[in-house]
Amino acid sequence: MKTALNKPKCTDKTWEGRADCVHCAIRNQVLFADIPIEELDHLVSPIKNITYAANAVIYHSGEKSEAIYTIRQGIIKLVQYLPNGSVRTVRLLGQNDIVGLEGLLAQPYHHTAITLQEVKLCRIPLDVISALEKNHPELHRQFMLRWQRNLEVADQFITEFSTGTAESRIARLLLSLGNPGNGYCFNHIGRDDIASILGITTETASRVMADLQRRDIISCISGLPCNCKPDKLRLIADS
Amino acid sequence: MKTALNKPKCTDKTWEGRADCVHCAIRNQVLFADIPIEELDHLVSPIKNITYAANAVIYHSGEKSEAIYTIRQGIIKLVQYLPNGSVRTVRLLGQNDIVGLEGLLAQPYHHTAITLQEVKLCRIPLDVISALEKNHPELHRQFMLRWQRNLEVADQFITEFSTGTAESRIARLLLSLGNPGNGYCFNHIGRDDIASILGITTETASRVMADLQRRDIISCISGLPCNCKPDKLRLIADS
DNA sequence: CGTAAATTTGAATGGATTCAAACGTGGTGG
DNA sequence: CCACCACGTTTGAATCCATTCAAATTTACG
Repeated sequence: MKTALNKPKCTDKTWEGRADCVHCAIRNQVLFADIPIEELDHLVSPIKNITYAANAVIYHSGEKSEAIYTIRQGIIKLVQYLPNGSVRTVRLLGQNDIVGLEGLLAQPYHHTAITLQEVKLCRIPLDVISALEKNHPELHRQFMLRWQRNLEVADQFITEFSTGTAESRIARLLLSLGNPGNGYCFNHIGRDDIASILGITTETASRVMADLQRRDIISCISGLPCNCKPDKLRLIADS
Repeated sequence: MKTALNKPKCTDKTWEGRADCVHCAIRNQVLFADIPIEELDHLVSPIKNITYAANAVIYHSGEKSEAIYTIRQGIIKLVQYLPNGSVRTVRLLGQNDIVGLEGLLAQPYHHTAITLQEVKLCRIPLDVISALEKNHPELHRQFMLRWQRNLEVADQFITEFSTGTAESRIARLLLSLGNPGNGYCFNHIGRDDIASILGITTETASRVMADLQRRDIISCISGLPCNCKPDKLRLIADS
């Protein structure tokens, strides 16, 4: 749950983490605009680079919004609580995604944002946005792109993660979590996380995962990313 | 499936349908800005007011986007087709909602948009938007509001329409379709529409609906809106 | 090393699906 | 005006799948 604050920012060319900022909405606009570097640095200085541990809460549902967050590394889940007390994960967001967009409309946060793994993100206070967008209306296009991206993830949750048998849903989730550049291997994910993403019970999630391992379709060694056979998963996903 | 084109536009003060435009993103911006009325009329003239019959297709998934649509009356469903051939409804949108927002980002439509009932809407070509947004960056805020609204509906589909028993889901759907100002009465909806919204089969949708009528929780007479007991539906929804 | 947490497994139950058939209703043509 | 067809809806029975509740097992961590 503990968090660490880092000094380096995206305007600092010597910062090694800067490569991750290539797709950042703010930086793209900022660097492409003709703002004097001093002013820029001044504007961006309230932006904090933060590292969260796994299972850390970034903000709570209903809380007054004071910042938006761009994810530099790791995966964040947005969860909502139902009237009957159960929780449902409505979105998984990763690198270059923005969480807390509703803050741009001065609305309280609609979800509770929780990290799945260790997560590095940039916290951008809403006043920084207001200041920037005055002189840079092009920034809006970036926000629309991220909003659209959020919508697409939501659609994925409906069509892929809430439709079909538990086995199909899990196969689709694992493929979606997997790294295409590395045989679709994916990081360990808790059984109750799987359950709240797919709208099934923890026991069912466990049964299916255990079964996939027995059938040698996935293989997980503690601590390491899980390997899988993507073609077999694809077959199960589309059945 | 046939459609009718109407001449009247939101800049025409004598048009009786104009009252519906009070919340229109375009008109709000337009009327609050200091554009000469001639220029305004010229800009808005490509906007067509269209009436679609029930079950009419407004656009297809994958199609190049050329317009966005604001709904003046009626309900539209956005559906996606899964690899295995089945369809899933991912959104229901109604009055003052915008469909086809992805067009603003020059992306092809991501869904097929189909009317549930007779629908009246305004078709706004994308060039009209480009022309307007040049001088009126405030328009972006309106788009963000509609984007956010789309997201909230998507979240509703995940938490309310894809979670719990078939009976709970149907109760939540009927309450959501109902008119709060009129005892939550709702218009007739096909059993397979219910099925594709809730991710259940047509037979299950029919069974539950028939059962609710037998238990006198809803009562539907052909052609007329259905009456219901909202408190009993609420009880079922939250169980 | 020992305890708490996460995962796995079992058996019984309940709910949704599948496939099939029957029913009702609106519309068309004889 | 009636017969008939098409389509949406309803119902039944068997099967399948996920849930529930309980217990055993493994893993993580102080």
